[in-house]
Amino acid sequence: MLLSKACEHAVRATIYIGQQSSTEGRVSLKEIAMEIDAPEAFTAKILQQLVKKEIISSIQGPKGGFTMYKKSIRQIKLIDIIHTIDGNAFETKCVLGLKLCSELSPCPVHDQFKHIKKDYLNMLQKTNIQKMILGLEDGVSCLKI
Amino acid sequence: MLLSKACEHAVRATIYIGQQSSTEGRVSLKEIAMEIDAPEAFTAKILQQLVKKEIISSIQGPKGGFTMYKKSIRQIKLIDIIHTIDGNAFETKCVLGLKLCSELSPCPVHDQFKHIKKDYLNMLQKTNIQKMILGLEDGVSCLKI
DNA sequence: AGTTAATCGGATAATTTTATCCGATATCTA
DNA sequence: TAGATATCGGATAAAATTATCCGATTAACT
Repeated sequence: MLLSKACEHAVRATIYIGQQSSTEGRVSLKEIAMEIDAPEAFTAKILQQLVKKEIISSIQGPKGGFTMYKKSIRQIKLIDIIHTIDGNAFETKCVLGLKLCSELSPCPVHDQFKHIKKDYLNMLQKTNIQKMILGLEDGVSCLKI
Repeated sequence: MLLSKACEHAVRATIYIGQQSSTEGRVSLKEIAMEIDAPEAFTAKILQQLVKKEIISSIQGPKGGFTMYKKSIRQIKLIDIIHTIDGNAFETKCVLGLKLCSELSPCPVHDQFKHIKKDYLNMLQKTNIQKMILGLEDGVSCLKI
């Protein structure tokens, strides 16, 4: 699988928070978990990591919740969420698990995966939250089902 | 990560068995595990699955071991190993974990991942064992370090 | 036929990932 | 200032993945 389950939740949550921040205001953990159909407590842990990395921001107390700055909605990319939750193993680790794998000392599938990984990474680095929100606003895409 | 650890072992093992089959004869579990630097008992379990799917073949008893038919070395593709060990989740499951995700009802990153996944799948379907052996023979690539 | 050396296959253990629980902390409202 | 309601953060539990163990089975060799 490309993303861990935690990272799937993280991306869906960030998209939801981003969308709600641009129309409504802050949203509560309960609402987020409900709207992205993810377990509440697990989602809480994931959101904490995103807050620490300043991808989203949180407000404590009653009427608290999570929100996302307009600037972040433009600037935060898919790769930032993935780095926060899953780390950078995709970019650094050999596909076949070899300790040493590089252009000079490649694994047997290095060349085949090179282009795929480059295109994938490129897409992750270009896709911002704003872009992912677009389909939601139109009612074309969905976060729940 | 793209492949599970079990699948990484499976691909490395299959490449090694394929290479040895085309030069030497059959190889033992012990030798395979050593040469691909994977735990022996875990490798055994993985090889069993590959045997059941007829990707490799096994001979019991003393002087037994694992081997691969010349025909298989040409015909078996990366995708076959992945299907055996990791299943077809990559092709069927939504990147964001949505139960329903298709052209008509896409998730917010469906379009972005569409091309990546298509290219990736295409490569997996084209890359056969023979191709992956090539670099090994030349001493360019390696399975161990 | 008996011994030895190999894989097979089912049970079990260790580790990682996913998920939950609950007291501590912050902050809004009355 | 007291009470209610939200996130924070550390501990714990459940599930999945990774890994091991060991007796059963198979087959070569003496």
